[in-house]
Amino acid sequence: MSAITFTIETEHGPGTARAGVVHTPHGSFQTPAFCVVGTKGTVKGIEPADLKALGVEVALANTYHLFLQPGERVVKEMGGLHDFMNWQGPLVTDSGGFQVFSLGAGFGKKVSKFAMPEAEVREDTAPAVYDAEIASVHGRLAQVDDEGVSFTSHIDGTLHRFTPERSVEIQHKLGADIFFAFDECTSPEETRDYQQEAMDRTHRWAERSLAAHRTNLDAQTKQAIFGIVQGGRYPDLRRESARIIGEMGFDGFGIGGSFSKKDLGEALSSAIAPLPREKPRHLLGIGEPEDLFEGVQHGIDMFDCVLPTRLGRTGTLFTRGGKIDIRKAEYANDTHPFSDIPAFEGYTRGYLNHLFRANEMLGPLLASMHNIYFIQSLIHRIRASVVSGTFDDYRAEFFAAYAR
RNA sequence: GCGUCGGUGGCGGAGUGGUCAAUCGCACUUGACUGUAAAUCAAGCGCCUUCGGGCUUCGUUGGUUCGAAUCCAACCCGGCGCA
Repeated sequence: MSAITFTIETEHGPGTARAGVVHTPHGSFQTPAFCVVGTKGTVKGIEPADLKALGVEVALANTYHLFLQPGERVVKEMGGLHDFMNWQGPLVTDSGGFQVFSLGAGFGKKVSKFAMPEAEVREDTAPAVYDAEIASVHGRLAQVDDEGVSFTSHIDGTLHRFTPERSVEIQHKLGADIFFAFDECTSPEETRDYQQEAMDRTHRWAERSLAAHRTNLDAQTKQAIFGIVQGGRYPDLRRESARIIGEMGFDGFGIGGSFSKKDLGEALSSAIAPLPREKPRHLLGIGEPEDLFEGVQHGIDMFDCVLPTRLGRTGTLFTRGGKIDIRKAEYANDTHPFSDIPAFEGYTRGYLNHLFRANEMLGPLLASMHNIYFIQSLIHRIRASVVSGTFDDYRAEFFAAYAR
């Protein structure tokens, strides 16, 4: 029924750390897994072969970005996203829901009353609900209504519209092994009333996404669909969201939203408890080392995060002692190797410092690779500790050295 | 030697009587980055500060003026042209 299978290898009880394997049409990956992010069909600066060498098993790309450029039709004609980006391993696509948040939706209560009747909701070319005046006043590119989201392209300003059905259609064309239902990601700043409203909307969108997926039998044999749990920082809403999404028959689940650090643990336990144990859980967009431990502890199976590449590209390296900014003057004459990657043995911190200061492209690339390797090694060790029952010990050992 | 143009904060380079401690870029310092509008962005960058402000700066010295980086004179230094 599902295009993927999830095998749990180790699990000590509900809502606790577990280890397993996800099998997809493009190979399998071990869980807990860290998906490296390649938003536009490329992990910025890194070749797929290098990703493999760094320990990457699964990558995540973005529907919103690929829809805008080059367009899902091009990707499909080029053989689907795997062939297009020359990555033959497991692939995940995010639905574009997060862009609704990051491009500035959430102020759209005002526009929800302008919601279009379903019959009039057209494809991306019919952004009928979009109110450019409101958007420009708020400096925002996207507006939510009950049917979907209207937005202007950040690339060329053209107007588009996503609905759950449209997002699924695009993701079918992209062809990732796992894709997410279209959701609304809210800001933790929003009121409880709005969190509830957005959550209810996300649930309706989840039903519609699932229904749209069920109409495409071919896609169902090749792609799995994950539903997304929302609810902001309110444990009762999280539980309700997880219960409702959990009963819908998705192949797995994403836990979405943007929460403050201190809410993470509670949000996770509320969101995970009601979910069916046998299906994988993906914590969306999370990736600091402390968050990986926190997620795994509560039973998260998958993560994705831009942090290794973004931080690497901008000069911050993960190290056993914590993060360091390699551009700082103090590293200019540092003869220590900057990375544990065996193939990088001859590269010193001083050299990397120079590459960044001189604005040489090799700097961001080496740093990105290092950070990917660091996080992949970390998640592999975490997994090993779960399997051997020494998770708590490993966590303590890690943070004895790592400064948060 | 004569003529001419020019000497501004680490560098480049604005500014040609008050709104100038002096636009801007670079360099430098610090900070941020969690489903990537990010190889990006923000702040600082003469000295002191009880953060109100105070003090010393625009080659040097002297002058004009209520007031000068801006006008005048001499000198020092540099480019170019002519000898």
